This record gives sequence, structure tokens and C-alpha cells, in this order.
Amino acid sequence: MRVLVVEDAADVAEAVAAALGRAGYACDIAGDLAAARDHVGVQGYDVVVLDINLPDGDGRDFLRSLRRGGNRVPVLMLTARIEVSARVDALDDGADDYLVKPFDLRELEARVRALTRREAGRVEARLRLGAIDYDPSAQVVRVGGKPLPLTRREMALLSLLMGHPGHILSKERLFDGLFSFADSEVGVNAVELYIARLRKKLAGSGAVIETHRGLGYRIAEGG
Amino acid sequence: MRVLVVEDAADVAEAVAAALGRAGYACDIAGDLAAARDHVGVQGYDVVVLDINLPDGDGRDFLRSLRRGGNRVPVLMLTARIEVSARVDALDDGADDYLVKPFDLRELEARVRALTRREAGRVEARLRLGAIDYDPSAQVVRVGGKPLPLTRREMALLSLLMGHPGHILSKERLFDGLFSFADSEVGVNAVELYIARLRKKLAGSGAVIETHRGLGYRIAEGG
DNA sequence: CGCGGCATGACAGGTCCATGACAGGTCCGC
DNA sequence: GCGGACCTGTCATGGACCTGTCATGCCGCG
Repeated sequence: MRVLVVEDAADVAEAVAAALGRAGYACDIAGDLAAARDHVGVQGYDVVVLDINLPDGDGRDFLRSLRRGGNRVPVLMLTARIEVSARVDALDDGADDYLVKPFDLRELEARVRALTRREAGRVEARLRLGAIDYDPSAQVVRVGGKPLPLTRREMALLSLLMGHPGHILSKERLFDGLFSFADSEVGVNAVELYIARLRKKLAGSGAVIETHRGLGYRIAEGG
Repeated sequence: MRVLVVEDAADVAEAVAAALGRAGYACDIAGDLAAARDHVGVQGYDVVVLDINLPDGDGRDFLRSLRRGGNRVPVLMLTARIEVSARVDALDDGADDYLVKPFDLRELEARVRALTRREAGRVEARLRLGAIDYDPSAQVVRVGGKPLPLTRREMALLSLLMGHPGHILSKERLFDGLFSFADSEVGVNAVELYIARLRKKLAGSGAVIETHRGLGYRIAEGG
């Protein structure tokens, strides 16, 4: 899962990216609208966290231009407390949710999670497959009720796979969901590595990660 | 647990902060509404103790603007005896409890404790896990019935962990609950230190503090 | 049987964490 | 106020674990 954070206050942006990073999201940061446009043009995102006040314009303009361009990526607006009326506008302009600054990082995390969930058409917070039970909010994976220790990357990879059960996800797609621009020098081989590690840990879980040569990977039931 | 004390009489504010500090709360003090707004903007609180008469406005206005902004932090209002009618208003405005000045510090402490407990959805005053029995009001921890001497910080940390059983609490979250702005220069490493000390004292208590690399800590039974 | 894509063990570097030793401060009794 | 016990937080060191690269060998498909 990949998130773009558009926020000019560097400390806030970093804090948000760090929190989402802990939650397994790959985060890019854009400090102004120009950078945001560049990012969105090059990379697909699962969620955009968008501040309203930016040095080179209004976040709502960016949002409107996104929507006009047909981009339906879920957008979470950040509004200052004073901008009460702006919130309504934001929703009218196509934002999917908003959060009033200052906000609690846990709440932001929860809302981003809700947006990605809604996008996937799910209502249930937990994901299940075979004996695997994955709780994104608690960052816990259980196999047959027993917690399975996974590292952050392993968890992120599992989350991507389980979020599209039965679908084949290309290696590039997985790569984009796992690594942000900040991890620029990472090789594509890293995905294969984590697939291997995840397979080892998921042995005997009632689910397998199938390889589809030249296409990608797919998680499915069956031991 | 973190508390914001909004009160312009410095001596009262200090007394309140000292009392709550002894009880293991990390306390910040705001002398007026402007300072209170700044604090709430930067830091999440578990409880706000709010005086009505402040040099730059009415505490109830602050409370209303908090609620309008979606902030549901439990608020304990402090009212002078004369402001009888104001109390009703306060509750209408979204306060969770009120206390008439002058008040006994122990009563304030008890009410703050009640608010944090209610927030956590607990009814029972005591917390238990394994052989650990923690009584916040008495500030006593027993292991298998035998009192276990803990320092203030150790107790505060245990309280945070036991207040969210099964959940992983990030180091930053624990840090925010342990230290107030007055302890500004404290390093994040201090949390690790107290985790180590607490672990040592809790050895053989039927509970363990697990480390979740990059995520935080979690208390659980077993061990 | 040859090739490209994939799997996987081994390794190096880095990050995060654990913990002992120490110094300053606080609190308390005297 | 004085001394000592204890609490507090810093630092530094060592260790555990995570991460990604490399190299080697496998597999499947032509």
C-alpha cells in the first residue's frame, strides 16, 4: 500500500510518514503542489493525505484537478480548525474524508486504513485466508489463533497479497507497494526475497503463494 | 497518561500538577486559552482539567471549540462555587465532569482517574494480568498478593501497558504518556530504560513485556 | 538443452534494542 | 541544613534482529 503525504510542514510530514511507515505503508512526501503533481503523475497511490494550506496553492485546487483528470484515488484532507466551512467544500470537491488539525496520529492511521479498506470494497477490518487471520489495525497475524511473528516488510507484503485474494499481483506492483522513493536503490529482487521468507513462515498455514511465471504472485488457499 | 491543566492561578496549577504527577500522570500546564490551544494542537491528552475563568476568555468557549473540532478528550471542569448555573452549561457543552472550587486534591485525583478509566471502557478500578494486581487509586502493585515496590515512573509505565492489554504501544506513545513538556530534554532512550527496569522487577509475575521491533512494546501473560 | 525468470542460502551493513555503570537531583530523617 | 538513600536519566557498549545484495542453482518453457 502506497501513500502520498502532501504537507509543507516538514516535521508534521515526517511524523505522519513515520507513523504510516510503522503501519506498513510505503510513504512519499511532497512539500508543495508542484511536487505532489509530479508524484501523482509518476506513481499510483492507494491514498493521498492532503493538506489544504500549501506554499504554492490550495490543496482543494489540486484535488479538483485530480478529479477532473479522472483520478479517483481516496483523498484524506487535513484542515485547520478555523477552516470549518472549508471542510464541507473539501467533501464537495471530492475528498473522501477529512481530519482537523491538530490530529492524533493513531486517528490518522485509522482513517487511512478505513479508506484503503473501503477502496477494496471490504467492510470487515480483518482479513482471513485458510488459517491465516490478519488484523491490520493491531499489526498482528495469527495462524490458527496463534500469533505469527512477521517483520514490517513481511507484514506489508502479506497485506498486499491478502488484500487481493485470488488476483495475481505483478512483481512491480508489489514493489511499488512495499518501497517508497526514499528506498530508491532497492533492487526488484527484494520482492522475491520477501516472497521466499513469507512462504517459509506461512508453511502449514493453509495458504500458499503461487508463482505465475512472468506475471507475478497470487495467494490462495490450499496447503 | 497525559493531562493538561488549564488554570491561570499558578499556585493552584502547580499544586494540581504536582498531585497528578505523584499519581503517575505526565502534566502540562497552560495559563490561558491561547496556551491551551497550542498544547492541544501539538499533543494528545487523556484528560483536560479546565478552569472556567481564564484571563483571555471563558473555558467553556474553549471546550465548545474543542468539541466542534471533533476532539472528544475527557474534560474535567473547575467551577467556582458562585457559578452554579455554569456547571449545568459546562456539562451541556460537553464536559465530562466538574469540580467545585475549592476542592480537595485527592478528590481531583480520583475524578481524573475515573475519567481515564471510563475512557478505557473499564468499570473495575483494578487492573490484573497474570499474577499482577495493580490498584491505580492506591498506587500499589501486588504480585501474587505481595506488594511490589515500584517507583513513580515504573508505575506509570506499567499503568500504560496494562491499560491496553494485548495492544502494542509505540515508544513515542509511551514517551508521551510518561513525560511532560517540562521534561523536554529527556531522550527517547529513557523508555527503553524503564522497560528494562520494569522487566527485571516483574520477573516471575506471570506477565512479560514483549518487544516488537520497530513497533513498540506489549504486555501479555506468560513467561 | 539453453535461456530467462525465479528460489534460496549466505553474508554484510545497518538499525533498533538491552543493559551495566555513572552522575546529578530529590526527598527524607535527623 | 546536612547526609544518605533512592530515584532519574545519560552514555556507551554489546547484541539481536531486520534488510537487501550477491551468487549459485533450480525450474519451466521453448
